[in-house]
Amino acid sequence: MSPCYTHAAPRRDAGRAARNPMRSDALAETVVTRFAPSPTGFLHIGGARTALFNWLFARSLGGKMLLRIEDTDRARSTEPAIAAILDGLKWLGLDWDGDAVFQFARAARHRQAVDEMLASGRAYPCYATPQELEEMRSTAQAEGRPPRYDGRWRDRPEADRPTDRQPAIRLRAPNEGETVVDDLVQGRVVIPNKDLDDLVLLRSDGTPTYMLAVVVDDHDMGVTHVIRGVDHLTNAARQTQIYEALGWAVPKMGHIPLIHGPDGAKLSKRHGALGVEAYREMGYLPAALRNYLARLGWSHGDDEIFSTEQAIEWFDVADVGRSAARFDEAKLQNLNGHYMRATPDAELMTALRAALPHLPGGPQAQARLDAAGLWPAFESALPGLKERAKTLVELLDGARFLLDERPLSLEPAAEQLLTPDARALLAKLHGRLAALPDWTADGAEQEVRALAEEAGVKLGALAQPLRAALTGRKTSPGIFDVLVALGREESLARIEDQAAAA
RNA sequence: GCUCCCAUCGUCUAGCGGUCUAGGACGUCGCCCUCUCACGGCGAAAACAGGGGUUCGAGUCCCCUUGGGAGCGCCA
Repeated sequence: MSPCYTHAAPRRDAGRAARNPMRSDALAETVVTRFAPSPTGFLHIGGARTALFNWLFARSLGGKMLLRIEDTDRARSTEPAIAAILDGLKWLGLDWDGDAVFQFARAARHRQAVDEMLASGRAYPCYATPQELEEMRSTAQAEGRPPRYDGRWRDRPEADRPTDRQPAIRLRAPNEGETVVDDLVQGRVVIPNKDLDDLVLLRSDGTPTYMLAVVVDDHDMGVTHVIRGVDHLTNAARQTQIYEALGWAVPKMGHIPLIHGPDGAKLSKRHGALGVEAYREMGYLPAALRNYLARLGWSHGDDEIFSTEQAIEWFDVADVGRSAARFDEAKLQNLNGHYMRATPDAELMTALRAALPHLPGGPQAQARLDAAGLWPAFESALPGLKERAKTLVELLDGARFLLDERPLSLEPAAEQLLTPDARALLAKLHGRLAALPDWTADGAEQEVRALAEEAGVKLGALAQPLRAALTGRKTSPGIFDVLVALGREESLARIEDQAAAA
């Protein structure tokens, strides 16, 4: 361990040191990270980013990322939550090495570690009742002291131990000095030991606490790097004490900043603390979300859009910033738009089919597409559609003209386009288009332009009414592409629906 | 209350003592392109929280203030 760093410098050194070696020499023990969500809800967007960073870090160093489900809170852990988390990770494209470890199943091992500490005197039984603890807290609060356990059973002789109840087991934490966390992201963080009390390792019912379980599991799983949210920073100090009591090496730790809502406040359900599945439902592409999340708090110079491969190549925890970032959906949308446009049609089509069951109105759209055999039409319209959509939801919305059946209901704005003059023009256009030998965008364009010229109107004066007739809206992909996607018969029929009777 | 962390345009950020009259991206506002909407192109407005130091020189280092955040459970 380096003795004393300045604040800023060590982060980079730590990152560098961790970065290169592995490919070459022995210094390079394989990096093992882990993502350890507690299954009390869906995969939160912040958790997803934590998973991403762990994943990028491990992959960038040729290491492994493990998955551990922290299900020791039996009351709040649920099967659906576990499923949602695994599903969320898979959707985001984050895979893990080996099988997921379930923490609760390891309770016996956790107890065994406590026995060791009991035997070495690094832990002791505490018989304080919940009421006593509550009193301790309230009097401490009243006297303006931090609410902490006062250590009343720390040095009590065995003879004093009551026999009518089971004790909790507490760590005999050092009273003096300080505990140092050499954090990969936060730098050197020093916590005075007097502010850390004797935490509970084993509850009086014999079940292990989170603090204990995390240490034992990380150790047993061979975790070399713990990357998690800063909300665990104080825990890092407490856990360090447990590692020391157990005589184990402390893994490297990196505490990444939290994500805040758009208003700068803590992320909550009201503003953006959504599960990743919500982003799937909003029509975001996993690759875009990955890119966005990676860019939130981490940077590689001015690079904004990069592939996952590049992120893996570039990622370094040392480059993760220390301040919290706000979640900006407008930027995510823009980024997603980039990905939509950049995704080859066939691939986008696959992505859409996969997402359809999750999109609002998706199942119905799917049914209609299947029933009416409209998939080819959809594919034909896709290039024009994806250009205009920031999300798959918008893509689907843009394709509504394909799904809708005659007679079309017109939006008010479209209705306004269809003036008597316009309808008369449409009637003429109908005749011309009907006479077209081949139904192509170029052929249609020629006819439309020619008619506009003959009528002495600008192209828009004809194209817009045509759009209204064809799509029921005033905006759509290029109108000649729409004509092609709809096909001759349907197009002509829709035009006739709106044309002035001859 | 106590402990710890953070602080560059509205937002995400570049910046690791001189190249900063502070760069990029999103968003916003103009203009161009144009059959609409997008895309794209060009351009504009927009930031080093405040105050003290250190230094020949500070956005960059130190301290204080202010403002945010996190943690302080027999929850995880």
